[in-house]
Amino acid sequence: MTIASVIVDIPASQTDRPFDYIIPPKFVDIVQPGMRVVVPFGNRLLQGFVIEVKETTDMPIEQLKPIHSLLDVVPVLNEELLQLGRWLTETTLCFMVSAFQAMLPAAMKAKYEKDIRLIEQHMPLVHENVRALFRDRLTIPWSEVEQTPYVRLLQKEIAKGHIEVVYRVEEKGKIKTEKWVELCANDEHVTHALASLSTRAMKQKQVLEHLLTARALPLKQLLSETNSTWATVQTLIKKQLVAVKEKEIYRDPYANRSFSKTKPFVLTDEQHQALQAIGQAIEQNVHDVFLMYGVTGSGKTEVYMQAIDLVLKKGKEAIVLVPEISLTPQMVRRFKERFGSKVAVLHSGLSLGEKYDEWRKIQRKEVKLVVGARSAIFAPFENIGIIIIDEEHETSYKQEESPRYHARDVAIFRGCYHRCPVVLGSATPSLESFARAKKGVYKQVTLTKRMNDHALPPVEIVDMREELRAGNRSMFSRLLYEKLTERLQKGEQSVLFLNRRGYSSFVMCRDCGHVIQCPHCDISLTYHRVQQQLKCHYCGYEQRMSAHCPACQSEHIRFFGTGTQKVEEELTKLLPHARVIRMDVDTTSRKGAHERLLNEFGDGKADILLGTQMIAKGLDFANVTLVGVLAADTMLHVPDFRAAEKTFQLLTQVSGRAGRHHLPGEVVIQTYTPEHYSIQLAADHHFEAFYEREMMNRKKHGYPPFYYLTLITVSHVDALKGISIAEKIAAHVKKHLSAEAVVLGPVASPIARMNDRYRYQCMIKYKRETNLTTALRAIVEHYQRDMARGDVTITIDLNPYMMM
DNA sequence: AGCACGCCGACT
DNA sequence: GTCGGCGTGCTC
Repeated sequence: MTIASVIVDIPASQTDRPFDYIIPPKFVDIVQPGMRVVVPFGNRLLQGFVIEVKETTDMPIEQLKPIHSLLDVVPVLNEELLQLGRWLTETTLCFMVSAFQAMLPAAMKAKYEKDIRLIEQHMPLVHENVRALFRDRLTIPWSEVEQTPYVRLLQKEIAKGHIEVVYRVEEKGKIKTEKWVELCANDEHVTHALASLSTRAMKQKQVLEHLLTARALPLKQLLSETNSTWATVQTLIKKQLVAVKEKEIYRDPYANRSFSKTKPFVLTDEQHQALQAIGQAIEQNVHDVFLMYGVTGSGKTEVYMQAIDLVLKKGKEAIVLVPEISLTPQMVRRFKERFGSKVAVLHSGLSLGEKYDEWRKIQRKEVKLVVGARSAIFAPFENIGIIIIDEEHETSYKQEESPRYHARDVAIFRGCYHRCPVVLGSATPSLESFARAKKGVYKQVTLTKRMNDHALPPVEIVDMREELRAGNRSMFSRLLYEKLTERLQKGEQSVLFLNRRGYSSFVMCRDCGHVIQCPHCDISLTYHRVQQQLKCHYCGYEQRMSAHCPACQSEHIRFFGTGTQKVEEELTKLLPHARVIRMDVDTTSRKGAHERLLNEFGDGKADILLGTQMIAKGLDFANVTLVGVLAADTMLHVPDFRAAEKTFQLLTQVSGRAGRHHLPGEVVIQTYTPEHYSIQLAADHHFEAFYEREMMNRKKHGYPPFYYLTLITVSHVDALKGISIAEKIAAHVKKHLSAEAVVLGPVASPIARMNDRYRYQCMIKYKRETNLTTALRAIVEHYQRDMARGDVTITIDLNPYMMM
């Protein structure tokens, strides 16, 4: 008897274990670990992952059910990915299904449907309303039934056995197909048929002649080229001369784009040395982590590409991760131009189906290289020669839902498995990585020179408090205004950066100081000018902007803060002739809008590019000579121990946008805290000084990289119950950890209420705790029931990046 | 996650 | 007496 161990698609701790199924004879020899199957579970059908095929089981064999059907012919998870899944489960405390699903495109996730079917011989027995509902059909989708008042009634009929419930398991995404027409008779036969065609059958003749030269054609193309219709083809099918076949096709978002091939550039000495170090690891098949620390504009991408070349020459594959936000068309183009059709691209801008298609290209070995955001780290390659993580310090590499993995950790797991190098590149490495490089855990390669040999742009810090004192109440300092005007005169371009996070426009009453808050979350609402609405960025709550203060009825109610819209307005007042392109969530939400706006800017159709986070990276325009940061310190005041690090990284990143080519650039940073070291040192382009300074802080306060952190967040509709559970959890954790571990809290979360739920958190600081995961698992299991009921949610984040 | 099973209150 | 509430346990 062959038996399959299956992980079923229910993310709950009770079902987070293998269930055994009999492999029916027709599937024996086909079923392999890593395949998706449909299995009966209780009285319904579920998707599951086969993790093992075996001959024995601990269960009484008669209690095993057979596998219902197969979803794959070839495993979707290979041996390595199955191992990686187990590792993810252990290191992030997630459920096994969640780990497996995270490694696959969303299109492959199961969709569960339920139909009810009237059993024909019981037709006369059922209630007349039910019969009316069915009318001339035998099955009805349950979704339709739910809309009727007959749910009760139908349930009774189901109980009586007059109606049965049929479960269906489907996939979210579909494989796209195209109809192709081909000749199915031999040429002689066709020629013969052609000759005997009626003289009136002109269309048939044309189609056949066309096919004799082309052999096979997409139906659409054939019809248009011969100006015939589907009827003609149908006649030919009846005559058994042609056949129509469904052919799988890919949805290609870059279909009507051509990329001219580029050749590798000549490397600088530094780049050459970096490539040599990495190349040696590639040649010798050894796993090493390289930290490529290179100033902005030092040509890290060129080194990546030449290293990838080495890997491809060995017949191996490569993964390149870039932060979602910098996965711009510019970046993609560079890779497409160098590697042509060998590249698959994976990013959030693609549709479900497009991502699925890119994934299948990888699985079928039709591409050798994938460039993508975080989840591309799970690309199902089997012979990886290098993994590159660009902008390694970016926090978007950490997934904020379960499985809460960090792509860097996954990369290192896969690098070990494939015995290949992992390259972490950044101009501002994370403290964690830089510390490891200093300790020699990672190998450091350094690029100190910019490719164009220009020095980094000079940075001027403007104290906005001074501006205020001098009577300038606008959000543009006199210096920035002056420099913007200058660029306009010279016909050069400027980039203005506004950090929207934590500085979105909130609404406050000038008389009583009342700030309009979300009724469900402890957070102020954000003003959206276009729709004249106030929105909550956490729960989606919306309300109309009111004309009076809800607290004191005053009419002096205004929005504060600086959204990009507001900046744009002020900018057009200040510089009426400047052509401005604004890039933020509002203007780039439509597909392709991002690229269109950038192209316009690149073509010189605007003088100023104004934007948020999304313009901080990857932009490379020759004519940009001024970068302005409107409010450098907005990030500094968030309750996060990485606030200074993030500020430093962002300022460095943004500054790097200026003077990338022949024209020299300069940077203006506006701030209310000019004395802060992260701003000062970013202006000096002094990463290492920042590193030393920040490490002292981290050491003093017991934060990474000196300590590990785990964050436990408890949320409950009832504040008292929430805190009480959080206290119990803290006590439990304390009891099971060593004396060296520090358990802080519980305290109210920085966002104390979200979606009408009160939130408390506990922070654990530790160096080495062998019992940690066991103790944490016990918590999840203990509260499983309450979590399932939705009373309480407990999230455990090992190595958190979001402290809220 | 669903769903069955089982035990108590309020209705035909 | 039965219908239906939701607490508890199980799903190979």
